[in-house]
Amino acid sequence: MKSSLDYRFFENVFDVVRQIPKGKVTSYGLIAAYLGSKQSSRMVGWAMNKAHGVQPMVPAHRVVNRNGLLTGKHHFSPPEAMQEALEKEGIQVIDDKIIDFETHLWNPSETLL
DNA sequence: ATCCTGACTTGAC
DNA sequence: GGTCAAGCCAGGA
Repeated sequence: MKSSLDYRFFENVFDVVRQIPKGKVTSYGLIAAYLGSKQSSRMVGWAMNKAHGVQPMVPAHRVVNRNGLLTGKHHFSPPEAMQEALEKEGIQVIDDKIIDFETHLWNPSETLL
């Protein structure tokens, strides 16, 4: 039986992502940095992969890479859903990239501390 | 136990 | 300023 402690990494990631305010976005690196290892940004994205079908639903569409590019949109179903969700929250997305990314950027290290 | 993969990031050329 | 390669942690085969 895998306890929460065994998946604390994923739970941490999910928890942070779920705390992302509507209309805001963040990057894998920031989440990873908040967890303690900015180098493990890959783990964050990988956790998102497992977040597919997890409840409560994880707003993975609010998580993009540090360039504000919707790198993970291809993992959505359909991929366009990610961009639509962002636009629905008031975020402009052109060519799979977020406009004014820094403006919508939400830093967990500064908000959650 | 070993090797490979993965929704990233940063540094170097 | 764009492209290539290396680093990183954790899980699956």
